[in-house]
Amino acid sequence: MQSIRDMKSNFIAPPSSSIPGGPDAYHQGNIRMTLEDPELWKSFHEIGTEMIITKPGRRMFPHCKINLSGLMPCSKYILLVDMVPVDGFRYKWNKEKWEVAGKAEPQPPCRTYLHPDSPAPGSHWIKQTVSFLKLKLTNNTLDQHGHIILHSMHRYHPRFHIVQADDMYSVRWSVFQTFTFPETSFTSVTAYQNTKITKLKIDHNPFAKGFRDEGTNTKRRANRNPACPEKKAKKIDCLSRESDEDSPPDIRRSSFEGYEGEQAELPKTKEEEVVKEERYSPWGPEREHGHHVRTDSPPGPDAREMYNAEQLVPAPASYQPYRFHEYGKSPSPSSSIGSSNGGSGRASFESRVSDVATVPEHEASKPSTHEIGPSLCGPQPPAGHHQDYTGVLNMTQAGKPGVLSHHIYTPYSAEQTLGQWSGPNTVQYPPPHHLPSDYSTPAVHHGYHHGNVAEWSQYPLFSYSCW
DNA sequence: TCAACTCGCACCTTTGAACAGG
DNA sequence: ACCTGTTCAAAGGTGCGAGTTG
Repeated sequence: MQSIRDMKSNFIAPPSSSIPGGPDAYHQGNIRMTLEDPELWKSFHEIGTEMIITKPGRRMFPHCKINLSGLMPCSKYILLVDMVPVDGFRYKWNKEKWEVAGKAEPQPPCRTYLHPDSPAPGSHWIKQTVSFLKLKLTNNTLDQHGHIILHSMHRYHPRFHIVQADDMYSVRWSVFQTFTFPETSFTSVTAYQNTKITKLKIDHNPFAKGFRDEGTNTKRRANRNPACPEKKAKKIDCLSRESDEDSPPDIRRSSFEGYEGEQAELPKTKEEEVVKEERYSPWGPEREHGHHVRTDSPPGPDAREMYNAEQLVPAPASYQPYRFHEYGKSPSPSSSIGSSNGGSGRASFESRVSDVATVPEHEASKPSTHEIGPSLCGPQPPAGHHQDYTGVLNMTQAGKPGVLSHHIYTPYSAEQTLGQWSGPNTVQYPPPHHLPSDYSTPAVHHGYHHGNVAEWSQYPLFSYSCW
C-alpha cells in the first residue's frame, strides 16, 4: 500500500520519522483502517477496475467498506471519502488494453462524501464495518444530489478521511488521517470496456445476478447468445474465453500498455504482498516511482492493511503540485492555493507538518443555534443525530496539534467560494475569509440542525475545484 | 466512421409497510 | 399493547443492447 504522498513521484519524501509506524509515529497514528473484501478488490484491480458513472449516479462495485480500529471510543469522528485522480491523463480502451488518450480534462467540482453516521463516537465506527454503499458516482457536472462527480475514461482512487471532531465545525481543530488503498483505484467509464470486469461484476454483484450464466435468466441470455453479430460475439466470447485465461497476473497485466515489463514476486509477507500487488496492478506504473510507505501498524491477518497517509488534509492538493509540475497548468480556479499560500503550503506538506482542518474564521464565530455537547462517554446522541454543516467547511491544513505550524496549506483554497456546494437545503455561505494562521482560538460549536441524516450525507462536505 | 454516451428494458435485490401470531 | 416473524409490493441497482451524439 502507499500513502497519498507517494502517489506522485515528485513529492519530496518526508522524514522517516513522520512515517506511520516509524520511530516517531504520530500519536494518533495508531488508528488503523483496513479494507473489507480486499480479495475482491484485488481481483478487480488486477484486471483494471472500472466503475460505471451515469447521470443519475451509480453506486460503486465493489463498495467501499472499511474496518477501523484504534479510535477512542468516546471521541467523535467524522468519516469522509473523496475521489482523487490517479494521474493527469485521459484513457481509452483500445484492443483489450487501456491506453493514454491525452491530457485529463479539467477536473469537475470535487466533492467529498460524508458517511451518513458522521459524526459518531469511535465505538460506533469500531464495532462494525463501515460501508459507503450509498456513495454514488456521476458524470453530471450539474449534479444536484451530491454525488461525486467524475470524468469518464479517467482514473481515480478513493481516499478515506477520518477526522476526530465532535461536529463539523470543530473539524477545524481536528487532525485528518487519510487512507488510501491502491487496489481501490478504478477507471470511470460510461460503459464497461473490459469484458473481464463485466464478468467479475456480474459474478459478484447481487444486483447483476440475472446476467450470470448459471442464473435463471433465460430470456435475456437467449437474446445475447450466439448467432450473435460480431460485436456481440466478441463480447460473449471474451466473457467465456477470458475468464479461463485471466488468471496469470502477467497475462492480466498485458492488458495495460506500458506495464508488461513489470514482474511481481510472490509475496513473502503481508507487506510485501502489498507492494507486489501494486506492481502488477494495471494502474501501478506511476507509483513505481513513488516512495512506498509502510503502514502504521502491521497488516492484519485477514484484511490488508492500508497505508496511512497520516494527517494529510483530504484535498486535491495532494496531487495538485504534481499537476502543476507536469502540465505547468494554472491551478485556477483553485489557484489561490498557490497564490495565497505560496510555496509555504507545499513546504508544509513536504515537511510533513501535520494537517489541521479548519473552518473559516467567520464561521467559527457564527452564533450557535444548537449547542453540541462534548464527546463524553455519557449519553450520546444517536448516530442519526446530525447537524447541517452544509457549506460551512473550508478545509486547510496547518500544523500538528500541539505543534502548530504557520505553514498554512489550503488544499481547499481559502479563497475559494463555497458556492459549489450543492443540493437542496444547502446553506450558502459567503466566500470564506483567509484562514488565520493563529489557531489558538478555541473552537466554537455551531448548530445548524439538519433533521435528515441521509439527505445531509449526500451533500458534498468539501466541494472544491481540483484544479 | 467510430468511440463515447444515453436510454429503456428485463432481471434482480433491498426495503419497508402490512399483517398475523404469540 | 408489544414484539417477532412472514409476506408482498414498490423502489432501486444491475448489465445489455440499440440508438444517439459529436
